[in-house]
Amino acid sequence: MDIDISSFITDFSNCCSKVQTKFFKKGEVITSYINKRNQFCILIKGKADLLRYDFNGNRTIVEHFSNNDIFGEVFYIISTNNELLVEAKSNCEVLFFIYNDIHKKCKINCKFHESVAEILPELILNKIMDLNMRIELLSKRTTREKLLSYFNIISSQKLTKSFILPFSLTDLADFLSVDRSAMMRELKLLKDDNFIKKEGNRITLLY
Amino acid sequence: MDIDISSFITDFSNCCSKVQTKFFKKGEVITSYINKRNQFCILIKGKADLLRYDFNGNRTIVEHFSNNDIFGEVFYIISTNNELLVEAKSNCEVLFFIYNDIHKKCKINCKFHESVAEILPELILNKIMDLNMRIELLSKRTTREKLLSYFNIISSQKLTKSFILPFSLTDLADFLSVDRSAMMRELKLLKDDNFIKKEGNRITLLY
DNA sequence: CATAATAAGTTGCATTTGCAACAGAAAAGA
DNA sequence: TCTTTTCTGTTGCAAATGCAACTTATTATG
Repeated sequence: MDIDISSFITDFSNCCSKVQTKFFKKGEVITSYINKRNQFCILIKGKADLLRYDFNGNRTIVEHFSNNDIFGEVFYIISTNNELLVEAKSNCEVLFFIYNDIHKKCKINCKFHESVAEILPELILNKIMDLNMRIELLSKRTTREKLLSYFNIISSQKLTKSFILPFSLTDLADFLSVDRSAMMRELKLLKDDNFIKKEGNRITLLY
Repeated sequence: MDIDISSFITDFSNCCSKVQTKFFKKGEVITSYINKRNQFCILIKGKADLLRYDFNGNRTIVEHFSNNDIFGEVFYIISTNNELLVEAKSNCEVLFFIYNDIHKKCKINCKFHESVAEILPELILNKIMDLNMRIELLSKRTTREKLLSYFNIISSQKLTKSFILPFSLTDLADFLSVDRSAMMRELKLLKDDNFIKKEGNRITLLY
């Protein structure tokens, strides 16, 4: 994605009134999915995670967001009884608006409709690709396969076989939906079997 | 989704030339994801599955499509080395077009741009909701949780606690990414623990 | 800088899951 | 209808995974 939204998104308070930008500090909750509000968010700057906690206390990192990623309640059916919340992993700048409004061009030709609404289709397509990648990972049968698939994705994104994980190992386990200690054990086995080299959070693929 | 696309989609060969409708018989391959062709499909009628076979011979039902569901290569990054293919589970009618073209309104005011292009945002939003539901299922840690989550979803969709599974049990296992015999065992345990009643492929929730 | 908090790394043990191999039931096809 | 194929249901055993508990690094924070 080559678009830098932040360069042309500054303040929409003069045009579409329901569009607003907010800032969050690391650790703060950006939004939680409770009611059906058709809320639509764009992460302009920073890193954030969509988290789910189940009754057993297990945390799942449902999605991991960075620049230009979109999220919000509008993407979720009522369904789930588990709490979903988006938490800032670093300082974040987030654009909020209501999805319903987006397609109706406002009378005044505002910046919002000129810029953001134009690129929405591309942002949405990217989101679908992310979700499909996520499904591919989660549908792998073993921890080993999940790890190797994930490493392959990172490797092909960064165009190198050696990279620092964008997650802590604790978070990676929650992202792959596996027990952390079991994952650590499997990482060691992958090292022993010469599939990977591992120095702290740097992984090098040996194949 | 209340829209019945089939009622106004018949033949686009007179307008946008690259838009076409095709028919498939049960068991036929509708498309396979190999090259990056920006192919975009709408399932007008029938049931179809997106399947992945890994090198161990495991089959995964990545997505399960019915009326108005969308799919195609445009939603996938190059990435995966596994073969992905969409197979008709019943006789199907499918609309094919290239996603790039969709936003450029053609000069002649064709039926395609009048109808399909208009409802695309809604179809896409539905797809994202489906994918999120899928991720929620797959990220459940145990077979029991996967089964119960799945049953809850079906139950709330059909507005009844008693329903016939839209999958064979074999397919359900491939959809939840678990071993079939292990799933059968867990189903029996759920029965023994009085969580469900099970008569063949009819499930009744007892809670 | 000292201290607290979080993350990495490890291990034994219990539980869950996958695998393989069946038999019987149901569905599809000739 | 008969035959073949697919699906359901079951089980023993091996392997993978989760859980709990702990130690050692590393990173925040006053």
